[in-house]
Amino acid sequence: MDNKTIATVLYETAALLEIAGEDVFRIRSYRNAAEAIEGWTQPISEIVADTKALLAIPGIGKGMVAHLQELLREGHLKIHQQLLEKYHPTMLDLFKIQGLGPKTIALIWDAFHVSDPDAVAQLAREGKLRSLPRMSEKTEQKILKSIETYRSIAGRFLIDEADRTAQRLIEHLDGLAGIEKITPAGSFRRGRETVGDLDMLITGKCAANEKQRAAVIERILAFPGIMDVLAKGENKVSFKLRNGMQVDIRILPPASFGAALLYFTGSKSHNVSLRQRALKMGFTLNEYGLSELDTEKIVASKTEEDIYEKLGLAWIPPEMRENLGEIELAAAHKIPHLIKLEDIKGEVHMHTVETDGKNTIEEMALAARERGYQYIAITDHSQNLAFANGLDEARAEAHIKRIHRCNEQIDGITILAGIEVDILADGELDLEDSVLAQMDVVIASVHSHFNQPAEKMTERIVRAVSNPHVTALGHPTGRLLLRREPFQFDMTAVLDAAAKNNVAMELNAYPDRLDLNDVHLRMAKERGLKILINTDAHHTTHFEKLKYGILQARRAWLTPSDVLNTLPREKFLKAIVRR
DNA sequence: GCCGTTTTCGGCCCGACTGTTTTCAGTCG
Repeated sequence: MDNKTIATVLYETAALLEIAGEDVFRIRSYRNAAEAIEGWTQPISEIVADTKALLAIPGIGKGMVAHLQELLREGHLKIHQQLLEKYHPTMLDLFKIQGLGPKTIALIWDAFHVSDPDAVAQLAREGKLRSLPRMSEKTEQKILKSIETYRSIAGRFLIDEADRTAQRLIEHLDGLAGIEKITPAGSFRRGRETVGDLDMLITGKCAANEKQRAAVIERILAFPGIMDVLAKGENKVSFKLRNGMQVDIRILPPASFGAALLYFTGSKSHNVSLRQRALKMGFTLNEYGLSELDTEKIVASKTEEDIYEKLGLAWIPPEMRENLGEIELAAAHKIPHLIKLEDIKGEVHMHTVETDGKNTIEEMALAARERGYQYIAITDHSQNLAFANGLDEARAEAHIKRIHRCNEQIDGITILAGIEVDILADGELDLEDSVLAQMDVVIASVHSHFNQPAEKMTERIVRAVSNPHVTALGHPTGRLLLRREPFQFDMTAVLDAAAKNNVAMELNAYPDRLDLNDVHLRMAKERGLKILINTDAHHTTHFEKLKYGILQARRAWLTPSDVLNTLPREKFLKAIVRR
C-alpha cells in the first residue's frame, strides 16, 4: 500500500468522523497525519515495523502509529470500515458539493438517512429539505445548483490552463483606476501540478476608495466566461467559469499586500504553522498583518519578507510552503537556492517531423538557440510506436546522420543525436544495442502495456534502466494528469536500480505529465539520482512549458546541482557519457 | 489524536460571506 492510498484512507476517515460529530481536534489530527504521509518520501510500508521512525513523522503519535500498523497489516482500518458501513461510501461524494459541509450532511442524514448526491437532489426537488432547521426553499435551489455543477464539471485543472486564465484576467483588468498590482496566489503560485481554483489578489488605492472598488468589481463580473457568481462582498468576489474553474479574487490595500499574499498563497498547513509560531512569539497573524497580541499594533504587513523576518525566518519560496520542514529550515536560515528557469542550459527530449513532431531538426534547433540553450538532443520515437511513425534501425541511423549534418550547419548550439526508445513489454529496448550505441542521448520510455501487474512492470523498468546505453528514464510513471493514472510499479526499486546504473530520471515538464512528481523527485534526490528536465517538445512553441517543470522541481527542493541539464555544454557532455 | 523553553493536561489559526437569523451557525479558504 503506497503513501497516497494510506493518506486517502485517513482523509476519508476524517470526513466521516466529521459527519459523526466527533471532536474537531481529533478530526484535525487525522487530516494532519494524512498530509504528513502524503508528502513523506519514504514508503510508510517500509518503516511500518519501526515505531520510532513513524513517531518521527510530525503529526504522527501513538494512536496514529497503531492505525498505520493496523492498516498495513490488515489492508484496512477498522474505524474507517465501520464509518463507511454506517454512512455508505457515497457519503464522501457529498463533501465535494459546494455549500454542503459536515453539519448539513449530518442534518440530512439524521432526518432522511440519505447519503448520496442523487438522493439529496431528489429531496431538494421535492421540497423536503426545507423542513430542516436553517433550510429554506432558497437553500434547496442552491444545493440543487451545486449538485448540477458537481456532476458536470467537478474537478481540477492543468496548471497551464490556470496560467492562461490568470493572464486573461490580468489583461481584462488592465488600466482600471486604483489598481496597483494583480497577483496570482494560492496553489497556482505554489506550483501545484493541478489547480482546483484560482486565487488572485488585487491591491491598490481602489481598496479604500468606494467608487473605484465598485468599478473594479463591476469590471471583474464582466469577465468573459463567468457562469455563476458565488460570492460578492466588499473585498471579495468568487465566481465559476464556464469551464468549471472557480476564481476567488480579493481586493486589499497595499499596506497589507505581504500579509495577504502570504495568507492566500498558503498552503493552509504552512499558514497554520506560521500562526502557531506567531502566537508563541507574542504575535497574531492574519491576512492584514502580523500584530502584537497585547497592543494589537501591526509590526509587519507590507511584504512577505517583512513578516517572515519578524517571525525569525528567512523568506520561503512559495513552492516550498507545504509544511514539510521548510519552516525549520527557514528558522535556521538554510533555505536552499532552488533551481530557476534560467539555470537550464539545454533540453534533451524532443521530437521532429521524422516521427510525431511538428517541426524539423533545424526549426527546433533555431528555436532552442533563440531561448539561449547551449545544446539540445533530438530524440524521436522508435519503431514500436507505429502510430507515431517510430524509427526502425535503418531510419534511426539515417536520422543520426541528418542530425550530425544539421549540427555542422547551425552555429551557436550543439545538436546531439538521440532517441526516445520504447521499453518493450519484457523490458527489452525497441532498437538494437548497436544503434543505441551511436546515440549521444537515449531516453527509455514505457508507451505500451500500461496495465501489467506491478511486479512485472517493476521488473520491466529495472531491466530497461540496466541497459548500459540508457541515459535517462522518460516520464517514469506514465501518468496523464486528469486523464490517466500512473501505471503500477515499485518506485523505490526502480530508483535504486537507476542509481546503481547511473541512469538519470526525467522530469517531463509537459503540463499534463509533470512526471516525476514532487514527491518522487525528492525520493530520487535522496538517492543521489540526477534529474533531466525536458518539455518533450513536439513543436517549437512547447519549450515555453519548461516553466511548469521548474515549478515541480522547486516543489521538490531541487537545486541546480541536482539537475543535469543545468550544466554548461562541455560538462553536460561529460556527464552523460555512459559507463 | 497530537503535543510540550509556561503545560503529561488542556490547549489546539483566523476571518469573510451567506442565509436565516434578531446575534449566529455553517461553510469556505
